[in-house]
Amino acid sequence: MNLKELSTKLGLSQTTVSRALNGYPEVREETRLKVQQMADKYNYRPSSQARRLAMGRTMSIGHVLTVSGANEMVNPVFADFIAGAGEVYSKSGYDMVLSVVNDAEEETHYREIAAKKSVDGIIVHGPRSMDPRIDLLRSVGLPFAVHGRTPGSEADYTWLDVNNKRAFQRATDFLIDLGHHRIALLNGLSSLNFALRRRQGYMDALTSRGVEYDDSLVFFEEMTEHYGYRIASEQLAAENAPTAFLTSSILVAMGVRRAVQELGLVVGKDVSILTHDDDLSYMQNTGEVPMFTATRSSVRDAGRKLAELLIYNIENPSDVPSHVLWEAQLVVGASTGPAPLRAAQTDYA
Amino acid sequence: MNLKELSTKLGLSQTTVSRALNGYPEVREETRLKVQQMADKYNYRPSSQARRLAMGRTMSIGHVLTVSGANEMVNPVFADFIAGAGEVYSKSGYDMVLSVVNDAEEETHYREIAAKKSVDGIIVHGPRSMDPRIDLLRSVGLPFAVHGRTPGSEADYTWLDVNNKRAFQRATDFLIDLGHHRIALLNGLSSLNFALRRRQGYMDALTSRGVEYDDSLVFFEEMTEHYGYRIASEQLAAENAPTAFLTSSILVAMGVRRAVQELGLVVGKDVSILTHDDDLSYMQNTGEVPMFTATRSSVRDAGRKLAELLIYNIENPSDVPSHVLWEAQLVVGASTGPAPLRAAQTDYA
DNA sequence: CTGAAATGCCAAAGCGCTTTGAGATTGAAT
DNA sequence: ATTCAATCTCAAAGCGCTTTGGCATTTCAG
Repeated sequence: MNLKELSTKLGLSQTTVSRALNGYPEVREETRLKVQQMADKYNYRPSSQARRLAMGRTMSIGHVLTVSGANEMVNPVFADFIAGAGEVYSKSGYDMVLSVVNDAEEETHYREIAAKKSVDGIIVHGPRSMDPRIDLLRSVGLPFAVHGRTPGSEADYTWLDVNNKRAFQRATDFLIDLGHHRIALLNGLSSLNFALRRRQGYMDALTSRGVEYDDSLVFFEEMTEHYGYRIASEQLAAENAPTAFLTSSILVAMGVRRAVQELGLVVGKDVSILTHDDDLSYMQNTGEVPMFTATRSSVRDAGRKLAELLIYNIENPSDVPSHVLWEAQLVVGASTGPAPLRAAQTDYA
Repeated sequence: MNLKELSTKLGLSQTTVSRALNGYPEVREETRLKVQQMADKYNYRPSSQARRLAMGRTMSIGHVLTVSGANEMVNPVFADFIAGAGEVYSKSGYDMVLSVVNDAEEETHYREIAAKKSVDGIIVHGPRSMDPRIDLLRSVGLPFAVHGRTPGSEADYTWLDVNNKRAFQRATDFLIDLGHHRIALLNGLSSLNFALRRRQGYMDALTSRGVEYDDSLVFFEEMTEHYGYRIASEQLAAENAPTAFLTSSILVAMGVRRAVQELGLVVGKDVSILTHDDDLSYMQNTGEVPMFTATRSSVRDAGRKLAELLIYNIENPSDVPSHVLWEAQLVVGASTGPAPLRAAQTDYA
């Protein structure tokens, strides 16, 4: 059933039927009702393709899932973000179009999207320091919103970010308060801007508390379980081992915990773990006492909020961009405790 | 730049330019080259909306991410599946359009998609026993492919599944061989068809080996880390505790491990864990000795393969549906070992 | 009762592409 | 020179919708 058929069936013009269905005021309520009924009866839906072409808007928003590196990692955080954003799109009548590209082809792909104009806006994930995508999108005039941010032109585009620096500073402070001085930082890839901010927070805390910064305790890798396990195993076997681990994702923290437990040590006693927690639905770190002490910020909520911001930008193109900075909660769980004496002695020898 | 502008710039008709660009034989090679160059120069891309309307094909494929239950879980497996499928779509020129709906609205949403005809095909995730979506899609004639399968009209549609029954039968057998008799099964939600097949495999193994089936050892829940932890904690504290846990996902297995270790027991010695492993990129269960003994089958590969099958179906509508059944690998890792005597004694007392 | 404003509806243009059916040109065969 | 097929190109129709501009008809103030 298309518009033409529907309107002849009603004995009305396409114009009137279209207007009735789309809630325009030029049509009598009585007529609108009749149209609506007939439309329901035949389960009529306007073809989205035709609609898009006619309106010049696609009513869809692009997300690009970048699979990174040789082993083509796909970040589980992405799923929860998407879920949040998708919820909002459904409510607002937008479609989400997702493309998967290898990181090598990422820039080309963005250029392609921009040229095809097949979406009304786009969400940029995982901004790097000096991210070419941002300039690219701005130059072609495609609305976009960034999950995270990257220094430079921050003020000119819409973004939502967690205050990563502050979160990791507080986390580090918390560990120092407990007497930890050798704190390993298991960060995400250094190409990602948030990883740099997190390290900055970590360093700031160390500095302001007079704790020595040791470069050999800081790692930047893809945030897998295995990464946590491997580094923790190595570090705990080394001389002058760290007494605490600060990790960038709950998966990494799980890996650390595995290593700790495998060595017969007790988490929260012999070794403390503090992690950032994206509040992923399948890895809830909750309960009366959460398993990990964590800086928590829901990536699902971030998806929702950022989707709203982008839609707002699309529908109000002349408005100024918004900037949202969320503070992470510091949640105390079972994975942290006072630094064992052994370590304190070693440090103050 | 649109087709009209490009063709006047070239002094050719739109027809010729379109044909040149789309590789039709009616245009001289020399002309085609000129057209191609001009198109490149102005970075021309045909508008996908116009193209879709004209061709009657959307060149896009729908996926529906169903968030389930009150806490709106989103399965991490989804991300890897999507990544696999998306790769294929990119190569084949299709877009993926993803919608996120609550499970209560799922059926309505499928109906909506079918009516709007905004995709050329759709992938059905997580089929239930007696899934209404399948009949719905068939009745409206929208091509689809199912990840998993559901009994009944299996033969009539394209699906790709892991031989879940066989995998869990082998897994159970493996544990029985090691002397385990009290094996807890931490399954996924019973509404999902694969969970039933897995239980069947588990039961078949028990039966054929003369091991008593104990209903109180079988659980059906959303496959979270916390689920594994909670059940394992309870079970290990109970009298006549299981000596082995068979879990439906690596996340659940991690939860079980946490519980085991928290009780001061050793995984692979005091308690064995065997899990299904979807080979998720951020939770690799690999290495010389993988951390878990597992039935492994890559969900990423499944995404790739199923996308190919669906595209084939779309482009060859008269062909018969394909059915692909993959066997899971049984990979021996560090999480299994002979049943401890304690248990054997208890059982054979 | 009249003129203006508001209301309710319509025909037709246009969104940017693909595709049909036909015309023009070329080259080879008669 | 004439015919025919093959090759290249084009104008125009159509995909299914929204939207513009206008035409009747009704309503209402003066």
